[in-house]
Amino acid sequence: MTRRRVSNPLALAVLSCLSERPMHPYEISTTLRTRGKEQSIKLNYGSLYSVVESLQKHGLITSRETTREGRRPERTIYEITPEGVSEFEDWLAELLSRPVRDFTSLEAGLSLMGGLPPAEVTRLLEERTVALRIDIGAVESTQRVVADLGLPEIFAVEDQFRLAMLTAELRFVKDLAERIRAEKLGGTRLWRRIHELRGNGMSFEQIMADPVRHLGEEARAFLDPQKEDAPN
Amino acid sequence: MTRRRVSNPLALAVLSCLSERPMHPYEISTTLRTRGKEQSIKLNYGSLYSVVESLQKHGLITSRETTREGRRPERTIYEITPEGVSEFEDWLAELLSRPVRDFTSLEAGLSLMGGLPPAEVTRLLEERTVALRIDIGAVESTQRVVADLGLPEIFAVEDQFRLAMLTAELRFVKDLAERIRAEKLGGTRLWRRIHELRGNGMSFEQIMADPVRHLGEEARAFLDPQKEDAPN
DNA sequence: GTCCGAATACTCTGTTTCGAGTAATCGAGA
DNA sequence: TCTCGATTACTCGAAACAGAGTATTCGGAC
Repeated sequence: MTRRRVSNPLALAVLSCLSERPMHPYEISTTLRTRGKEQSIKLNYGSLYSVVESLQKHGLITSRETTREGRRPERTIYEITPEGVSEFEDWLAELLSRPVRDFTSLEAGLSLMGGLPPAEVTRLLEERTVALRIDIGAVESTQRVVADLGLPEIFAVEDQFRLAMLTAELRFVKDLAERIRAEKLGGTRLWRRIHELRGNGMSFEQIMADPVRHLGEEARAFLDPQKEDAPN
Repeated sequence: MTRRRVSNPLALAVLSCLSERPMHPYEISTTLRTRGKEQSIKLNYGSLYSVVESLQKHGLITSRETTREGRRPERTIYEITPEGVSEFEDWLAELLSRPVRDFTSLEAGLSLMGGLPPAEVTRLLEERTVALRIDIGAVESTQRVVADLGLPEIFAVEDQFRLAMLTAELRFVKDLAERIRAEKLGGTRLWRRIHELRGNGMSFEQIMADPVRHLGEEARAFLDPQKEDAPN
């Protein structure tokens, strides 16, 4: 059992919409879209309909009526139940108050970056800073649009958050690229040397069989405890 | 077709391990675990075995031999293919150089926070700051351990990144809680008023039927363009 | 009037993912 | 020597997800 009966965040968005008024699924999707929530919560049709069904199965929403206009497909209108309301509030409270491990793609990349040579990693990170500046510019301009229209800030807090995160990421990435380039990041020399040797046809296993010989004194950290220790 | 034949980041981690030397799946899992990569890349057995199978199906790895010791289950040892190597390098390069939209849970929460009254949101966010400080302390102490053991920094860049992100999040959350509390966040009064009215039994629809009347002049933004506009 | 593209409102099917379950072996302590 | 919990090494079925596909209708241009 995964803590929540329905765990997809899209379900929370559905509950949020239905706590305003009853709607049919497609209307939920357009509502979320026009409010820009699909920027913050992944929305696709397949998931939407199965999430709605699952919410119904668990008694968090109920179908109120099924109408059809002309020969259009049927629209089933759903409304939230009292249990749905408390699930919504409880879930939202948890999301806001409890940090959880989100696996971001950059973190995955950084944790394996040893697989590429340092010179290439700096180049790639610098490429990233360019893209990040563009993304930041885009978020800033939507912020400006919101301000100009006189819309209250609360409707765009998630963008303010995104902006804060993107800015922090840019700062980190820029700094990291510089540290690698200047060999100020501990272990960079080792890292470069390993890739040079592999480029000359030596295998990782051969290098690690006698690291100090192939990589120099710096590599002594590799054999201290009991031979094998954290390469990548 | 989803860009990559196998899209789970765990597959990248598998390729990373196998580009050092051939291993069997369980060994991959323990390797990733002892190196602390499961902090950055979600690892569970079910996914591991299906990802390995899928990598094999696409020719990125091949099974080299199947051994069995005593009556233990068989162990199939896999090795990476040349196509696997280039997929690994290409994928890693993409991860490092191209920002992608990761949907974080806090962003989802913030985008729907209008569903709870402002006073509660500030309380929850302040609760979060406490938890964040603890998380930050934990990462800092692992960083210190790495430094004390004399291990090169590269083996823990992902933690440095995590630290940067957590710190930025803390700053943002702390500031946001203060802004709401001080009503410096545009729209806070409106937001509180809506929850007061709903607490007195008025429905969201009734409020929105004549927002200016129920909420005051500030609510004029709600009806300007064509009646309906971004509530939550 | 009609043609075409956009919008409406889903449905369907093949993957992926999850995580509990299983079954054997090893090692430390009683 | 026996036992019991940890470790090794996976397997399996149910649930969730993705996103292409379908069928209808609407509105504007020509």
